[in-house]
Amino acid sequence: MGIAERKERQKAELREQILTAARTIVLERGYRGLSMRKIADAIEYSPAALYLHFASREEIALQLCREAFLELLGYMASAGAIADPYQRIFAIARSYVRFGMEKPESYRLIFMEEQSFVDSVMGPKALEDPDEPGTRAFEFLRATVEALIARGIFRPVDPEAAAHVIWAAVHGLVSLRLSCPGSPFEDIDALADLLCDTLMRGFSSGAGDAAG
Amino acid sequence: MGIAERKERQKAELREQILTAARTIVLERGYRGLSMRKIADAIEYSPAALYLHFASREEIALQLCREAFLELLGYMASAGAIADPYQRIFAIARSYVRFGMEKPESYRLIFMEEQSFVDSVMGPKALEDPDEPGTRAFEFLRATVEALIARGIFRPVDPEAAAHVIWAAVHGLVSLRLSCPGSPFEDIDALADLLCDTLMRGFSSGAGDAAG
DNA sequence: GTCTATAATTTGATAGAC
DNA sequence: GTCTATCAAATTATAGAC
Repeated sequence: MGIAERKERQKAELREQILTAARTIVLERGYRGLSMRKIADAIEYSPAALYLHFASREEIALQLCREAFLELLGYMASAGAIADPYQRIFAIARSYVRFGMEKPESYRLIFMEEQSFVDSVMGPKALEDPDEPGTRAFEFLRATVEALIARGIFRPVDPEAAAHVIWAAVHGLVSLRLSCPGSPFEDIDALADLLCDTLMRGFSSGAGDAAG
Repeated sequence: MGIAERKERQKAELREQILTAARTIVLERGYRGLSMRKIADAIEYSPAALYLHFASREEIALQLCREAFLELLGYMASAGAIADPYQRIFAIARSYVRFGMEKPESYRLIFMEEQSFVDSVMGPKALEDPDEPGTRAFEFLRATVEALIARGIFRPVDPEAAAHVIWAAVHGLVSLRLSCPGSPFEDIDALADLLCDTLMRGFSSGAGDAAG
C-alpha cells in the first residue's frame, strides 16, 4: 500500500503548496491581490489543478483565515502564563495590538475583508463549537474577566458583554490604525495603553486603583 | 447669458443625477456593487458620459464618502445642544452608533472599504483643514473631552489621545457588529452603553461617580 | 491528476463619429 | 455633450483531451 500512501502524501503536499503560495500573495498584496491564476503561476500548475484541492478561491481564503486566527490566538496565549488576571488582560490586549501591527495583512484578512471571513471565526456558528479558535480566544478573554469579577476587582458586569466590549474597543484601535496609517496621533502602543488603562479603571469596582 | 446658465444648470443636474444613482447603488449593493455601467444604466446615459463629470469611479465614491461623513456629522451634532459635556459624550457615542446601525452602507463606505476613503476624511491631510467634516467631528469630540478635563471631571489625560481612543473604541463596536451581524451578544445599544459607561468611569478623575 | 483551451462575465476607460 | 463601439484586461470556473 506504499503507492497509495505516496499519492496521499503528494496530494497533501500540493495542498500545502497551494496554501503557502496563497499565504505569500495575501501577505504581499492583500486579499484583493489573491487570484487562482496567481497561485497557479506561483506553484507552476494550471489554474484548473487548484480545483482538485479547493472548491473555490473563497475556500482557500477561509483556510488562510483560520490559520491566521490561530496565529492571533498564539499571540494572545502568550499572556496566559500571567497569573494576575488584571495584568493578563493588559497583556492580552497588548499582544492583540502587536499581532495587528506585525501581521497587518493577516489581521485585515480575518477582520476587514469579507463579512464571511469574520463570521467563519467569530460568528454565531463558530462560537458554538468550543474547539474553534474564535471560541477559544473569546473564552480566554471572558474567563479572565470573570476571574476579575469573582475577586471583586471588576464591578459585577456581564462578563460576556464586558469581554465583547474590550475586544471591540481594541479591534477599533487596530483597524482604524490599519485603515489610516499616517495618523497624526501618538504611537499605537501609547494609545493602546491609554485604552487598556481606561477600560480597566472603568470596569474596576472602585476599591483598588488602576495601575499605569 | 440665459443659455449659458441653463447649460450650467443642466450640467449640475446631471452631476447630481449621477451621484444620486451611485448613492442608491451603494446603499443597496455596497461599494463593490458600484460600477460605471450600472450608474449609466440607471440614469439612462452611456458610460462614457459619466467621464465628463467625474474622472473615475473612485472620484464618485469619494464624493459619496464626503456626503456620508457629513451625515454622520449631522448625527453627532444633534448632541451639540447638550450642555453637560459628560452627557454630551454619551450622546455623541450613541448617535455615532445609531448612524452605523441606521446607515450601514454609508458607514461601510467611509470606514470599511478603501483605505483611501477613510484617509480622505480622517487622514492626516484632511485633519489639517479645519473645514473638513472629519476635522470638525474629531474637534467636536476633542473639545468635549477638554471641557471635561478642565472641570476636573476627567483625569488630566491628553485630550487628543483620549478623543482618539473613544472614537476608536466606538468604531470597533460598530464595525464589528456590521461585519458580524448575527452576534449572540446583547443588542448593540446595551453594549454601546456599557462601553460608554466604562470609558467614562475610566477617564473620570475619581471624584464623582459615573452615571448609569 | 493534470493540462489546454475556453466559456462567460465583468470591469474601467477611451477614440472617434456626430 | 453624447453615443457607439471597443479596447485591454482581468476574473472564476469548467469541459474534455490525455
